[in-house]
Amino acid sequence: MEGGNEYKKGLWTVEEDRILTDYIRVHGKGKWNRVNKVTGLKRSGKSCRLRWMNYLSPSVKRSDFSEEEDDLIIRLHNLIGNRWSLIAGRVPGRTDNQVKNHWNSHLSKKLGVGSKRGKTKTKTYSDSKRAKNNFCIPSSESNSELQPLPNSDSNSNISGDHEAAATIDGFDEEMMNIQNHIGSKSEVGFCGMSEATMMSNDYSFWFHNDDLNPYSPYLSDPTLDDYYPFQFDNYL
DNA sequence: AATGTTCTCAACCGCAATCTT
DNA sequence: TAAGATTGCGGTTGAGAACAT
Repeated sequence: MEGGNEYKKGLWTVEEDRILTDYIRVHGKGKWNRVNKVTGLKRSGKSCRLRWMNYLSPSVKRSDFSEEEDDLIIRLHNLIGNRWSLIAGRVPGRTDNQVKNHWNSHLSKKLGVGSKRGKTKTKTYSDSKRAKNNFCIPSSESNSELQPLPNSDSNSNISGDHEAAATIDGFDEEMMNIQNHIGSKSEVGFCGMSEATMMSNDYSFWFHNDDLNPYSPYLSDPTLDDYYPFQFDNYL
């Protein structure tokens, strides 16, 4: 039970981060609502989970987004829209929140998609703000927990070679080609997925990196590539 | 230098799905 | 099976740094 005003809100301090990190080191992830009971931390379980998942976890990449990442996000967004968690699952080391923020503050403008919150201004964000205010900066930039997408997986046709992938400019045309190609499969929807599957939470189709996929173990379950290896990842 | 504006990002909120008892 | 607890998601907000005047 998470009562109303017994929990602190707002930015996390270095000390709070340390407490949460220590807790997870001992007890592991999950059971977020136990954190405040065990540690006395005045944060809700929800807040603890968010802090860990989006910031403290060593698998979270803190560096600026690369051109390749931008490209990947744009393609995925074209495919599936604002499914930030799904998109993040395809961008190693990035969280749904990061992807969402990056899209809203950079990519949507880059693509000329209207933003409801003002005009473009290029700025590289640093941790200076947090440092200045004694809020936490991750102790490590390490991504040691990260594993690359299994591009070399023989079952997968994911192309790590972006040269082989579609260009952004040609995306629409190529999407038409895909849809024309699979259109003859009248019983299936986009990318060979049934409407039911697309609208369901069976996300196993979308992931390869099991570390980033809380829903399904790709090693044992079929992936999208197993069904339509050429129709999806060639365009990522 | 002071003040106002813009922008980015972390964090919150509400809701739905899933899990546990 | 039902009800409560927990988790996860996408939309949104607000603090404060960066920039403009």
